[in-house]
Amino acid sequence: MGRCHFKELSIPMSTKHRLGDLQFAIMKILWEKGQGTVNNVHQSLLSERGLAPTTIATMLKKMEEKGVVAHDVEGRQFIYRPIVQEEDVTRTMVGELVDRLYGGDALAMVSHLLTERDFDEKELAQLKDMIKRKGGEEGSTHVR
Amino acid sequence: MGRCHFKELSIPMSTKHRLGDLQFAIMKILWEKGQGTVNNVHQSLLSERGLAPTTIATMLKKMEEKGVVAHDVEGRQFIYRPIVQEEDVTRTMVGELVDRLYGGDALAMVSHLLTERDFDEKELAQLKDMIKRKGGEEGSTHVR
DNA sequence: AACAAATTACTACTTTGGTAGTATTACATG
DNA sequence: CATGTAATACTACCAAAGTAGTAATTTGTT
Repeated sequence: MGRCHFKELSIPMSTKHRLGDLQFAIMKILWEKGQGTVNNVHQSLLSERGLAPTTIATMLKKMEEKGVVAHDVEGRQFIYRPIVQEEDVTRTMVGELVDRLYGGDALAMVSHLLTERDFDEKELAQLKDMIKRKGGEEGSTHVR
Repeated sequence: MGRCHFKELSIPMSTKHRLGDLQFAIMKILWEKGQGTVNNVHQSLLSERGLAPTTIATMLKKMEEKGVVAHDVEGRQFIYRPIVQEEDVTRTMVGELVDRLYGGDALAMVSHLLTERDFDEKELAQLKDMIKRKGGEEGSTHVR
């Protein structure tokens, strides 16, 4: 039905994976549902944020300019969908924080988490399990 | 002594613990050296960033308004010193990311780190050790 | 055809972080 | 005591994120 309106502006890749707070909240909804109209997003965020619908519309427009979402037209409304992947955004944002805070030392970040947040025994066991699993298949999987 | 405990307030508890990239870089120098003049900071950052001295001065001024640094006057120059603690800033920034990305689930963050970054055998062993130490009593050491 | 409701477009303003030129002040030294 | 210089103060941008009012448009319904 709708025609695709994806804009092809040359925007650096790195910027696309750095999202503000509201932008990230909007993306979470789009990732979860696969797509959504301004109204869908607005309704989903209304309880937590109480923003005007036009705020969401404006934000989505800016996000499209930035290249993180695109939209199709269906009838009179825009159906927005995510362009960037959740994993990419997550990886970038975590990576940047690790770089900034610990000079890229991910182990230091884990150590921080371990001492700063309180994990219970069950979680600790889960963690041990993860590490054990990781130990076996060292460097094998995960090609990007 | 009770550690600061305002966890999840909808309104950010302290904007003082959220720093931009340059601000954090400046703070790192002040934390490391204990204090510093505009010139000290400028020199320390010159190689990586190549900024004008006035840029550093302006930033430091803004940071003082924000309450993250303070200064004493010595002769004709300002000696800046950190007001906020590195651990507080780190904890806040990590905490906010964990909240945003994983809804506060620190274990999920660790899991991400574990699968996304490649730890070698030695690091995995270190990790196992940390977890083992954590299992017994609380308040153990933060290994870096 | 006309109107009401829904939806997007346009515009505008605020804050924060970043960057730096120019003006001013004060000090050290000749 | 004049003056060059080193330091801060002041001012002025820019960009990105956030917020939202108002205008314009589309469309479904009488």
